[in-house]
Amino acid sequence: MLDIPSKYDPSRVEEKWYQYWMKHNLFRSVPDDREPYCIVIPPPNVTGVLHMGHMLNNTIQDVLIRRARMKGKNACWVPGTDHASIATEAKVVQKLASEGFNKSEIGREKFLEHAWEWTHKHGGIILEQLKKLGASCDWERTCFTMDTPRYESVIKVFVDLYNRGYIYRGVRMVNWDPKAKTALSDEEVIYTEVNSKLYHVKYFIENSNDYIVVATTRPETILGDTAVCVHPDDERYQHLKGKRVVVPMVNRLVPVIFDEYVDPTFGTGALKITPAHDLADYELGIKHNLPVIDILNDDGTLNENAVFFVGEDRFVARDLSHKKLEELGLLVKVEDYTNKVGLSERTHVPIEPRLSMQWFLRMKELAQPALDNVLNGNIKLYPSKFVNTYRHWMENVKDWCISRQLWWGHRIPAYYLPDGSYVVAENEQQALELARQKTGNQQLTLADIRQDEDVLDTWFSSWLWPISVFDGIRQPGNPEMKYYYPTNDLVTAPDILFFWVARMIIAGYAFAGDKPFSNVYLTGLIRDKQRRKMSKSLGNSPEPLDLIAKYSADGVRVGLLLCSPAGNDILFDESLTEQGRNFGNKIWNAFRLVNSWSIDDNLEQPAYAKLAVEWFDELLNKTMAEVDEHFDNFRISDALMTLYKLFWDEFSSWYLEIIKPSYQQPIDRQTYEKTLSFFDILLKLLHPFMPFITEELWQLMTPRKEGESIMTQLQPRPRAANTQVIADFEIIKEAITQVRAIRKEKNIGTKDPVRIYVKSVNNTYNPALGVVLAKMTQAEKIELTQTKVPNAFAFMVRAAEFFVETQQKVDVEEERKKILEELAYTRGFLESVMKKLNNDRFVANAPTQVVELERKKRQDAEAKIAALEARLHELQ
RNA sequence: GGGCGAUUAGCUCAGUUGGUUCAGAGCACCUGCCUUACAAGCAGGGGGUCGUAGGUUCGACUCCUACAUCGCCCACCA
Repeated sequence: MLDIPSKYDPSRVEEKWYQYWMKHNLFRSVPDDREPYCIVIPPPNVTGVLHMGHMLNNTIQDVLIRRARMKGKNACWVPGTDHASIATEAKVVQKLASEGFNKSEIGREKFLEHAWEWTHKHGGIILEQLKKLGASCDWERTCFTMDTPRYESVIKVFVDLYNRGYIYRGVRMVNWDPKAKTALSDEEVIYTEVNSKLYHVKYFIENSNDYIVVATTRPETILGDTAVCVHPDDERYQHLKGKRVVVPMVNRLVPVIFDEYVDPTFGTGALKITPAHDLADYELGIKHNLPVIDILNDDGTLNENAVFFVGEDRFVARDLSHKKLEELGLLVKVEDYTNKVGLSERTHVPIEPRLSMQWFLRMKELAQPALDNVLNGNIKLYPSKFVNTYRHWMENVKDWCISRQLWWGHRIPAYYLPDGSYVVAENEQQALELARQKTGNQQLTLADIRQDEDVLDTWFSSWLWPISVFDGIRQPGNPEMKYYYPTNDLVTAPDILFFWVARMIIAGYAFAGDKPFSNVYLTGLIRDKQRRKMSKSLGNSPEPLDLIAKYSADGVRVGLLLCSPAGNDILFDESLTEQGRNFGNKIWNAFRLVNSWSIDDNLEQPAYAKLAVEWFDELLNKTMAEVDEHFDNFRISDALMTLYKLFWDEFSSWYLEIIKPSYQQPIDRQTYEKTLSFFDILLKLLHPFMPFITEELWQLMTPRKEGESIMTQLQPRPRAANTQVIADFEIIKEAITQVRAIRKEKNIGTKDPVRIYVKSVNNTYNPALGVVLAKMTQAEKIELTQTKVPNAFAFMVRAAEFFVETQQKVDVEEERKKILEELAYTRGFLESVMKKLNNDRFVANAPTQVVELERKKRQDAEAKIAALEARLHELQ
């Protein structure tokens, strides 16, 4: 017998076993003849730190991986990090700024050196943090989206898509982030309602004292106006056909144009047109052949084209315009107004629609198989409600702006020739060859070609992730690809469904000829109890490692999983992790109990223990099947809760209490070994959720060989359970509860003697189980009876009637009252059953087993009523 | 503005092709217990006319319609 403290101390245990698993290479996966099970991690930002979202996400992945491993599959969890170009670049810029440098001063090469240094310094911190959580990744496979194989894969794909005609370059209105000074994709823009002003401004008509009033939220862009537009049918403005108006402040003459785009009911029905700074205006400008006056620099300040406020920030210019218009007497009024403004996802500044030369990827055709294979169920989304969202997006997919005006990332492999044309190639040498072919000039040297300054959108590397981690782009059909691809499950948050999930599916079909994964499990977002998003500024996000230190990794894992049905937001509360920790302690103490018993080989197995073993064996099988079913449907919370109740309620509160020998008495070998084997199975079932404590106890249970681990043991497979055994036992449990309630209610101590008599109708009560009833109720005797039992407290479980005879006098009136209540209830029940059975349409239309069930209910109810009536009679 | 989803106990959620008096679970709550595995515990208990109003059906938490409230996604209304 081991000496074990009554409180579980996880701190040393967790560190110890993680080291052990690593030392014995137990997370390693290489192709073999087993069935593979593979998850590729959503790569966290290389310089990021672990937050609660990662914790949830990776706990779920680890549960799936560990379970698959214990189901005999070759489980492979591929870890890695993402270079996160804009986020990382922003951090490096910030760091340099704090040292007094700025990006453009030090130049591209030097900047990248700093960025790599930063990456090497901070990269991998987050992976170390994942280890604290217990993540069983195959760390030898760790990838980075900018390491050589991944870099070459990205470039190869770009060149390939270009050669196939999917990539083009063009001037477009893009979402411009003036802080990061880069274009953003539509998905990186978050529209937010803001309180702003609507300025009503006079535009005088040329050579006239008449004017037209235009409403705008951005008066500073007046400086770039090239027209005023009204609806062609608008009665108010018919006289303006062919007229010109004077742009305020700059006094430029611009035409009045007519277009149905304008909503005559909004504002004054007149719209100012600034083609350079609004997408709709830009399109109208093209349609009506308007000039484009770009008044903004790339950092959001005004340039010379603006004439006024040159060098001022756009928001300063807005105020200055306001004042100027007022001075000029051109401002009619200013209204409060709520509108939606697009903010950069990364820098949170308002984006600026901006004309610029960018690279685009044609999406429509590429997206088709990705749409089809989700709609036909070849790829499943959990929860399935996301299929609709996915379809909506994919059916309306727009071309993807893939260039970013950043330095940290994959530099676009386009090379410009002296004549301004360009070639696309995987490297400089190839580019030079192509350039020579194209120009026919063999004298061209590397100095004559210049690579595009921009880098690719981060997601342009992430979308290849499930393929590139197996090097399937550079070496299609390599053995690893053949074995692991398509992978099985992807676990991620729904906010990157389009950024990432959809694009991975597209890439899968485009570059690997198959889906990247079969199932997508979308977790919820973690919020606090008040449903607020977790954020640093609110200070409502707990530090994950602190939580682990306080509640153990197992506790945190359980806490997160207990409250996270798929797709629902998680309202995180520290008390959940407390519940997880308590569960660990419960398991610990159950082990302590079993460990404390001494075994007597001469002892025969008591009848109650034999019955309990038989019952729990069946229950275990039934529950294992339920857990499997939950997993098949990605109901991880339910799977855990099922095991939680199995361990806590059924195993600890019932099974152990039944077989438990009296204080300091030995236990028989048969029961002891059966109990240990149950414990062994329970630990294996719980291991995916609580890897550390289960390993610790499994190792304590019996001496193990060096290198042996619970994580590589097979979970037993469920067999069909004998449900009769379980049902019989449920009746005994219910009876025990009732007797305890009587003891409590009547203040009958556990030492006070009671005798129990049972009248069983329709074999409801299995008399063999009387020994269990006796042990758990401390009853002197249990006896079957057919006659009346005077002076006893009575209750019924189904059609079995139990009489508890004690030394206390029974209050006849009280008993009568109870019986009358139960009679009324049962009669009501019978009535509802009879209503159905007497209904010909019910008997004719309902399925036969439903009708049969009703007949059985009627039988039981009638038996019960008869018993109650008899009892009532006896009391008189 | 368009689309999707939700509304069940104080809280977070289950409720599986309409059929056990089926209204459930966990937590929280109430009562009694430091009973020699565990007070991070044990035993017992209370709690909801399933958002509202109609409809279909022998039968509705479950299907249909409208309304209310909330959430998410998409969209160039200045």
